[in-house]
Amino acid sequence: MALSVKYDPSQVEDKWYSYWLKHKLFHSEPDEREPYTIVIPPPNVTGVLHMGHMMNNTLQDVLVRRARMMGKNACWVPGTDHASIATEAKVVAKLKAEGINKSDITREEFLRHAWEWREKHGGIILEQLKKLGASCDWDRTKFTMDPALSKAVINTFVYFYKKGYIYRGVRMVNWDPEGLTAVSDEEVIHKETDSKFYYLRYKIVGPTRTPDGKDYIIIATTRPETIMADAAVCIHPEDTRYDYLRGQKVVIPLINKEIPIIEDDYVTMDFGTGCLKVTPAHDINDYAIGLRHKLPVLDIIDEHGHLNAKAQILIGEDRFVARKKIVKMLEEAQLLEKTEDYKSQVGYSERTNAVIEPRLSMQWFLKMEDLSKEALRVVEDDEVQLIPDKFKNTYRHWMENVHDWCISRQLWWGQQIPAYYLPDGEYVVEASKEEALAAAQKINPSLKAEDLIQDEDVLDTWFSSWLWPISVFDPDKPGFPDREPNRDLAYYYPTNDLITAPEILFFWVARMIMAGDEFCHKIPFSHVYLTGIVRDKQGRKMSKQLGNSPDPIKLMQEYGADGVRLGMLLCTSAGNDILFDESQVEQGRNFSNKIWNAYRLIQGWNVDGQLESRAEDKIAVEWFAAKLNRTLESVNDLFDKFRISDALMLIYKFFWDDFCAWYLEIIKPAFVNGVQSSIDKVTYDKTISFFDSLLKILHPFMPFITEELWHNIEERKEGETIMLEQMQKPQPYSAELIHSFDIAQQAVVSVRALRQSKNISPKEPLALQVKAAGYPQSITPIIEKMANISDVQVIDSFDKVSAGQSFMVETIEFYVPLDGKIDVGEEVEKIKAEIARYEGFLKSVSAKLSNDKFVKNAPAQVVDTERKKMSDATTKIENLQKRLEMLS
RNA sequence: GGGAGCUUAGCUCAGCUGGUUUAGAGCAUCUGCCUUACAAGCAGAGGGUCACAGGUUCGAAUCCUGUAGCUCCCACCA
Repeated sequence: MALSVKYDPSQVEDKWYSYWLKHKLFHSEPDEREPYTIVIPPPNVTGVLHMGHMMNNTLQDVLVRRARMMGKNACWVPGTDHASIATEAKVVAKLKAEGINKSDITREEFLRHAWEWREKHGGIILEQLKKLGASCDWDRTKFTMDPALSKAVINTFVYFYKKGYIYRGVRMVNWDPEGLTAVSDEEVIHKETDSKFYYLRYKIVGPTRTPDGKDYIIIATTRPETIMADAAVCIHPEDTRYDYLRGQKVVIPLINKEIPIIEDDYVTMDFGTGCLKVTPAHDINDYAIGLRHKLPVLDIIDEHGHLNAKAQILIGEDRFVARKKIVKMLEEAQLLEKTEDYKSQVGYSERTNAVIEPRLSMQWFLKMEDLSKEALRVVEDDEVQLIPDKFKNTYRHWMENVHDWCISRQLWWGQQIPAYYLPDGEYVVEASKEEALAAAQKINPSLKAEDLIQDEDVLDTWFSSWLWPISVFDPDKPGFPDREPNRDLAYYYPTNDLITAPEILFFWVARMIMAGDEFCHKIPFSHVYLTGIVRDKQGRKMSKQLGNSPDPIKLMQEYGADGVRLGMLLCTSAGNDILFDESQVEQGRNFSNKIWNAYRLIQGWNVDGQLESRAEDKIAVEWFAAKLNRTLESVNDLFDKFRISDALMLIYKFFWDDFCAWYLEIIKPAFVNGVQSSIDKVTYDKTISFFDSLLKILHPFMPFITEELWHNIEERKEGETIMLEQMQKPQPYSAELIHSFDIAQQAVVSVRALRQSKNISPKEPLALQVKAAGYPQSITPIIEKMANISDVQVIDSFDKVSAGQSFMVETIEFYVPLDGKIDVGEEVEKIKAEIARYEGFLKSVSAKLSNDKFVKNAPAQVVDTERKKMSDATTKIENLQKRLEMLS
């Protein structure tokens, strides 16, 4: 069968993916082997594959495929996250486009639409992962809102409630007026925003006047639209400038409401005017001051961010419109002293980008204090290893300053909080309505089911994702620390490695550790590999708005999934951002093609069983075997350190340079008089076995092309796959052998460079002389073949020759006679320059060695190396000088 | 404002507890080649005061201090 000149991924990829699926090769069941488990960071069910997913999932697939080939029972559990805010927003938008308002339909109707939407669009991202070659156990696909997983969430809530960790309280929360929900501190992004500082006049009640005789004080604010909710004006207790104000009252501009002057050292004296308006309902700090001073709380902004009736003026206006209008009103009333430009940090909602409004509302919280202690310890003690470990600092900082977790969200899409209100406002928390009724009846026996009203809110999405490594295996476990784990959980948990993004280290990773510790008494994974953010060439984050993210599916169509995987991996070091550029993917495609053509070369050979191996073939085989073992060893080491891209680069060079450029070029049968000669069977079989080893090493990175070629090199039975082949274990090898081959390579490169500089065709055979001292004679056939040398003469000393060129490899001297092809003057200059270079080097080395302190203080080994350097350099200089004499 | 990290070739990055020739790789560049596997290729070459300034040391890209620039995280200065 003739193979095409270029590798065509489209002919191969779908074929093998369906083959893997058909034979259930990704599926795992507990058995006697050691498990290797990864749970996918569940992408949003609404999501579409982007470059970040590509990166993240390629890494996971590499680890899983490699574990499988290392003899482990590998299981990669896929699934999606219900992503309450993001999904609800999409469904709301879709309904709106159909003319339906969320507020006009019931919760049940809305959820029906949402589920319908999920059925239709929910699987897209998982289907896209298949194109990438992801070897997930699709039979285990989970969704965070699967009934069983939702049950786990409810049980967890009930468990922590009964443990006393969950409480309900009025809190100042970050309110998203567009999403109409509270969001956690972590979902608020502070951005420097241009705003204005307004200096307002608050009239003093009574006869008191300022030292310069004015009847008003000046207060600076960025939010003039909230003055109607002011409860006091605050000065610092030690601020003598305002002594006259103590115990006085001032009047809120426009609405003429009297409020007291209070004193609190929260106020910074040298900021603004030193007078702070206190608005407990609309500022987190003011709320705290209000609590200290028992100030009334007046909430004048509604859930949409509009002023309500309590504001008295500008009722119904949006907060930003109101700001503009009130400034105008203040100006007209001559109550605006001045305006300054000001840059301040404003909080924005991560999901909707709306300006966050601090708002008092009733929310559910989970106490974090106790949970976070153990989660911090396991990371400190490296029971969970963060890769790279620089994230330990950030992690510690967060865990030491952890706030209680606001777990309620004012949405419908998600797990509804299992709190049931009694008519009198009391509530019970139970896993089901039946249990809730029973509990309620203990309080009031006359209650009926219809008297109970369930809390409207749902739980934060992370409140389900933090159970993920447990609930995908045993959804009955969360909430029941003492219950026996089921078979899957007992076998697969704890998982091994988690691959995720640093930005969700706290949202997700820390909390999974907490849940794992609480319910399984074991931490859920031992390594957390944190990937960087995929950015474009200019370093900008890839985003839909910028349109700078390539479509991964198109990329895979153009360059092949293997090519894209390689392109991503080549530039990935843990924790560093990835500057993505299509040229990297091109490199990946080119490499696929190289592998393809290497195979084309081998499979085109005629094998002759009678033929003896040539000398160079034998050396090449021995050398490559040694190099293979060394590579296997290094690759193992790099994987242990999670240096995936280094491992890949090593393999890349091993294949391209060592295998193709050297090994294959050496053993390649000659082409004589238009006829391809044959290869001996021993060398051929060895070559096939090397190629087989290479395919296996490459398979975790490039699953498709390696499967294709693995089926080409031998007839395979239906269901057989390279995926389940065992990775070779490195054997001891001769470093000496590799070293002498290295000398041959350097000699060859020198001769080739000489040809290039002297314009001598590679086809023209040359002679080569080498001095016996230090020359490993076994490499002669390699040099002859690869440098096109007619005859390597090993001699004791060079004759005086008229013209030729010499070079050294280490301290071994080589000489190429080049009668009439060389300019003696030029050669002399060259040698002189080289002598000068070595002399400079010698000088620096001898400076070191003549320094007593160095000889005394440096370790003996280092001194020895320096001595060796000196003697080598001296030898080289001597050799060069002799050459010089011969030439003159 | 606090904390962490980064700055090495045109680009992306290695360089682990200071000593392995006068700093490496891949890509890109340049030169010569369409040589019966591959021009998505082959052969060869060039390219760096290791951000800057001090210090410690026999010895610094590597350790310390400061400066500049960049990035990220945290934070309520109205």
